[in-house]
Amino acid sequence: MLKMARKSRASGSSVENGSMEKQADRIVQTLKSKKLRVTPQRFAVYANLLDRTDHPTAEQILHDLNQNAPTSSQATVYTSLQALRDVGLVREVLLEEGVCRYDANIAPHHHFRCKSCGKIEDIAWEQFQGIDLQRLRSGLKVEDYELTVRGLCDRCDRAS
Amino acid sequence: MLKMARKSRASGSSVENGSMEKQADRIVQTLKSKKLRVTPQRFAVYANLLDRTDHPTAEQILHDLNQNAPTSSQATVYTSLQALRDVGLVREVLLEEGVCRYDANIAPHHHFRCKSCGKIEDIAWEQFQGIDLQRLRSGLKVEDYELTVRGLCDRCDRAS
DNA sequence: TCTTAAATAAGAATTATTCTGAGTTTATAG
DNA sequence: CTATAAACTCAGAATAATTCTTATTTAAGA
Repeated sequence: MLKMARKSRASGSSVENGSMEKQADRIVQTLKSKKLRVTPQRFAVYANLLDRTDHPTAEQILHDLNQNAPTSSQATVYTSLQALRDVGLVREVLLEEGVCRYDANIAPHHHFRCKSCGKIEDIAWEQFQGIDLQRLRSGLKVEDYELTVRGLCDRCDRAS
Repeated sequence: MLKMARKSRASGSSVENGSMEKQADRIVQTLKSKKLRVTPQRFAVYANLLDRTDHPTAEQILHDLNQNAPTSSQATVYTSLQALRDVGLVREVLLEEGVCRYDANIAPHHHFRCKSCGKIEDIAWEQFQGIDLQRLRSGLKVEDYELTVRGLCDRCDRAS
């Protein structure tokens, strides 16, 4: 139905089609390196996630992709996200009840969530060097950890 | 339908009914101090949560309460948990997709979750003194924060 | 180009949670 | 006490997020 996503994505931004092509190739290579078949839908989901920093839900990604023309089904967005998660290209972020958000930034980092507007913001890993996991009680084998900070973002803090 | 929960809970453990009574009174006082009406169902939900450290889901609590005789409906467990959360007596713990777990330990602490068996364990707050929230970028007003640690618990680590 | 394992789509199914509306219980004032 | 209103409970319907099912399509290697 769809031609390769890398072709169908060429429009949109008016400048830098050259670098967009390069970015598309990078994505293709990344997917292949993880032994994932490069399908238009999977490509689109990953490209969309790489393109934003707002930790969208599956539903938001779906809506975004189908904005102009239908390109992907609900089920496919979910399975694409699962596949990308399984190979470690995206990670799930659990900050609210009920929904699962996704993040293509897999470098270790922490999260801040505004209690008022719900906005999520990354916090650089280096800001919390003090954490010393050696002090964990013996027996637990730590694989990763993450700090969740809640409060008010600047905008909501000013408004209140 | 039920007589006051503090009465109907008296059986069960064979020892220390005296101290159970005291515990029940404490719960009643706690609820009253938060201006919550002390109903058998609400009492039971809170008592159940205080009695365990495994961060159950709403469904698990419901099942537990209705084990012998039906004492509470699904909807009521949910609204009880909401009420308790709203006054700060329990907190939600979000460590997995899809479900919301509850914790009556409201003292600040962190969480460990075993990636293999899903077991959740508390981590004492003092174990991570190093965290310095002053270093957060200005503008964000921090209200609380929590560390989520993932890995293997001793049991699963040994098994693997 | 052929082949085929892997991926997609549409809709049904499942799961967790919330809502609705009617009937109960409880605190409190009279 | 008794009346009253507000708060609470319940069963079942409704909603929302996600997964499953099955037939069809497709990417990519031989």
